[in-house]
Amino acid sequence: MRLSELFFTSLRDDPAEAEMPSHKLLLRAGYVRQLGSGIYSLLPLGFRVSKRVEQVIREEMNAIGCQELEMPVVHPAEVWKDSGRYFKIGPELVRFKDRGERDMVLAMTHEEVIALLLRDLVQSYRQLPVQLYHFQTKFRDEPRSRGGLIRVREFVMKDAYSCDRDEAGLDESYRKYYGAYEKIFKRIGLDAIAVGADVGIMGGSGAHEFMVLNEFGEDTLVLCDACGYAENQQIAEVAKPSPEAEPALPMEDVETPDATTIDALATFLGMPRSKTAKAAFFVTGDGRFVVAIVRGDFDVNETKLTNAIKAVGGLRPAQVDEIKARGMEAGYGSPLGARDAVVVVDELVLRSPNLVAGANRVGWHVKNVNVPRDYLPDVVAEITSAREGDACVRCGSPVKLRKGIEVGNIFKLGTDFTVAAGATYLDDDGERHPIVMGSYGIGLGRNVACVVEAHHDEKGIIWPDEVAPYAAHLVAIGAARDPAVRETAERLHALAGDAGREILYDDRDESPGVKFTDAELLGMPWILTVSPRSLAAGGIEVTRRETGERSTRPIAEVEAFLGSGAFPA
RNA sequence: CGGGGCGUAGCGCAGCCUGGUAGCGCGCGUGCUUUGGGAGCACGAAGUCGUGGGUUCGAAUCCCACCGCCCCGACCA
Repeated sequence: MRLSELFFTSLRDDPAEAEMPSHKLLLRAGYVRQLGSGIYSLLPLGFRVSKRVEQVIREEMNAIGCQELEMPVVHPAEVWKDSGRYFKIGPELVRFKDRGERDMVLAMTHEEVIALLLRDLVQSYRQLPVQLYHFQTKFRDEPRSRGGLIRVREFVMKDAYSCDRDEAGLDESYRKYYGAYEKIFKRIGLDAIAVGADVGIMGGSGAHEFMVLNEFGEDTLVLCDACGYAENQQIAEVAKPSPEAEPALPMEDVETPDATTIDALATFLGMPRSKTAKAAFFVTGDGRFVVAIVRGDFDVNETKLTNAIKAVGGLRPAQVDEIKARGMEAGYGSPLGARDAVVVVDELVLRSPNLVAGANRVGWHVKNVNVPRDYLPDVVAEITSAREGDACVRCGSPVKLRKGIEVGNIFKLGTDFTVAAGATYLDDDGERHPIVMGSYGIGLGRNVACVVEAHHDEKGIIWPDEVAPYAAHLVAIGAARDPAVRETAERLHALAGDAGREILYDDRDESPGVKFTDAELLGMPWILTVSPRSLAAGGIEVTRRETGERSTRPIAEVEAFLGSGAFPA
């Protein structure tokens, strides 16, 4: 591909809207262009990278016996109504009517369609297990897109579905995908770690998220270097401290002006935060009011809280007037005197004597509150988030917290979708059973961005060989005044094309500085420089982008490389 | 949706406070020179100042409304 003909332009300055290195570089190097919030075009270079990532995924899916198909982007809403998701999912599911006033949706994933296909096509246990996948555009009207390609609204995802006779079969399938994912991420140059994850609203019996560590990550991971424990903070558990036993003292009001936060309260009273109780107020999707109590030195974990009370439709923070209406006071809140509220208390609070809690009066707290002596919890559960340095539940070593980006997930779905769709099979004993499903997703664009996050320097992108849009970037210097340079460059370019290994060829009439700078920005793994100087030195200057190692190789060697793809050691 | 910021040429920005004929750098076009690290000179093209309304003799500038984008929080590949 001649750079003079490539539909691309490089930018000298960082676009103002970009924060993450991958976003800046993909924009500057002409790989992507933004159309709207969370909506991007992949330009020819970006499209080639995406296709290469796709091909790696395809190969590894095929290798575990997964069959590629393609399912529609637009679904009749009935499909989603029948599974119940039409009603469970909020505005991120785009709904519209077609010309016949029929309700339609833009697909976010394809569990429903798979279940319907299974219903129609699978009758017997002999047809199971089966693995299916496709690459398809998803649209999710996210509340907020961010980070360039990291969180977008429209994106191509590889989603795969395992279909098994029973849980044991699902476990077996799940292991295959787990292994395939490890290979995929390794091949495209990502250090992904699998962490245990929340199973979310669809239920299911287990899930892992494959995460790459990144400071811009949206998830927090709880990691233990000592034993390898790795979980999403949403579900991670730690060994909580054991409070010293104290006799329960009588409650006592204490005036605490302006102590609306735990920090202010602890400072004002001159006691550790661990001697206080924190109240957080939520409303569930179906309208229940929830007050969650944790010790002041911990934070409420909304995922755990959601699961503890099986909150339908999730949780949202409560409004001040909603809190007041239940007899409580924001900033000075506690279940003391609360009404019409589901009281959820962290188990550690139950073990911690004589805590300071809100008096539900502005400017006042109550000392020596003991549960359940002073108020009765509706639910006692473990509802706090793991903290940096807390003791690993498995080995007791201090855990660390890291930010991560989810590059893929695997999920034991179970039978919810197949039961809803009536997708059953007849077993060898003549019994009818629902098919057991798993789902396995990888977002293409996000992975491309994560590869850039992991492989770049101050000059630009450094593509791993496996996903580079072109294997090499051929730079001709001084071609205008030295016919030998032009001829050599043209010949190498043509030769690569003939061998089916197209390379990027900078044939532009630009200064050497511009060409080198662009070559480094665009990030092909090999940079081949042809110039009067290199020819005089006996050939082509070959630079490995990743290391900057540079050597002059005989032309024949470069020709061999363009044919085979690998330089002799 | 709450909070913060921003919308002026392809990109980065100034101008706005204190209204008076829209500017800078890069990029782009043409010509000449230059050619191993973002070249020089000359000439040139390019902007509904996000949109609509209002105030005013006059609005990029002041006021109102709306739209869009980015960042921080509630969601997920």
